[in-house]
Amino acid sequence: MAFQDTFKALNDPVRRDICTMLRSGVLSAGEIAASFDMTQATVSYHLSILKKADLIFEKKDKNFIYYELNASVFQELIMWLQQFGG
Amino acid sequence: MAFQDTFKALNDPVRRDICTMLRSGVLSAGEIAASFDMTQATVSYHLSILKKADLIFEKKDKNFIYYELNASVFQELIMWLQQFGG
DNA sequence: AATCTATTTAGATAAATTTCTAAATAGATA
DNA sequence: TATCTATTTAGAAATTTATCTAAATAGATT
Repeated sequence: MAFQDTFKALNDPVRRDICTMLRSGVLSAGEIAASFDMTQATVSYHLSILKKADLIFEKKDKNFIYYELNASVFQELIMWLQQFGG
Repeated sequence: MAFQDTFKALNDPVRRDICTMLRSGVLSAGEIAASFDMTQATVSYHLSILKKADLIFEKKDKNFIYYELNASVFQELIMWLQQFGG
């Protein structure tokens, strides 16, 4: 696995906050965007970075897009980090 | 703990490679720089980012500066990530 | 004291990132 | 089919980052 995208994705407080929000369950793009003081377009950009890193994935339903955490990629990252502090 | 500096530090392949090198033990700035195809000044810049993130620390001896991994900060990062994939 | 060695700091530049506004897409509903 | 709703995409501007060259620092050696 290549971690370039993973670290890039987590290297932003907005994107880490999005991950924190998604711990409690699935949310739509609009619900996520409502939590931030920035445009929906900007939040959409952040979601695309997280998605590209495989840290989240989407499910479409009606004309909503729901986002969900991808725990296994966090798990892979944790395993990689364990070589330094495990 | 604030992870802004931590993720920033790990969001670069050169800095991740430096961490990998340091797994095997302490190395001087010059020894680290010799492994990369860039100037010593640039490697020094990368070391400063890792140091600011507390991922490495330095020990001076004669006119050498030796760098060492700080395992406990990697450990804190791992613990933080476990909320998403643990 | 003068010089050598190891390393960092300063200043500049090119590239990448974050954010905005405006426009596009696409499915749902009237 | 026309329009409404949810979301993304495009293009532009401001900021941050990675890199270089040149200069500075500071301890060691002659």
